[in-house]
Amino acid sequence: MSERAALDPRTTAFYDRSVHDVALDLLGCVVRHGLTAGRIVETESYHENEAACHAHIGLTERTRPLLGPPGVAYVYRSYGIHALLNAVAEHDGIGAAVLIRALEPLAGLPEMRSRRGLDRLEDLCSGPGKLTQALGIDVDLNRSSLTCGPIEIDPRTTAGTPRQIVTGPRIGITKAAELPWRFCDADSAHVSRPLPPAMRRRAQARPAGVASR
DNA sequence: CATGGGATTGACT
DNA sequence: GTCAATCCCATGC
Repeated sequence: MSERAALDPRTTAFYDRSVHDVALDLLGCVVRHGLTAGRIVETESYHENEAACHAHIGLTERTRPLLGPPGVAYVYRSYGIHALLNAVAEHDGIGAAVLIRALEPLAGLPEMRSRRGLDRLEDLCSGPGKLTQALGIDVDLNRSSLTCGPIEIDPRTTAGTPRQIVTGPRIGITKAAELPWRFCDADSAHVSRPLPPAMRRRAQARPAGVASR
């Protein structure tokens, strides 16, 4: 049962791999910013070879961080309102990133509640725009290092490792919507959208591994 | 330089 | 279920 030692998300080597592997391995890891921290329970992967990825159009001022070295934050403004946090992955020169879509709040709950203006734990970080607001992450942190801070990502603990991971189509996109590149901790109450009931049943029925759809 | 479209959220019917 | 808010950036005239 010798399991290969997991890569550490505090090293660039962690991000210098297939964006899908990075998306899966980020589940259970802990994002920290200032006093706040949360456990990643939902991710999506984006790659320049498909149309939903910003880097699909090639190198522009906006996509420069995506095409740059791995282990860097790509933070952009969505719908003019929200900041969305991504971890840049794959080799320098390849545009790929993991969107952090939801966290289980762990630390700095008063700050999170104050920034969100909401009390319920499930309302604090259960969406890509919500979690950046809760953690105080804005677009000024675009291009900042994830291995040196100010945003840090800690390895998952044994207890924090998802028991069951469920995959499905990505949320809120119109292009390349058929690709099953959304990854969720099946047991978490903090995902951005509830998993389809049929999928939940199937996920629970399975002993281990990744359920599809 | 004008325009249109979002990797969303919260309020409302 | 529908819909507006609001800004960045890519595209096209």
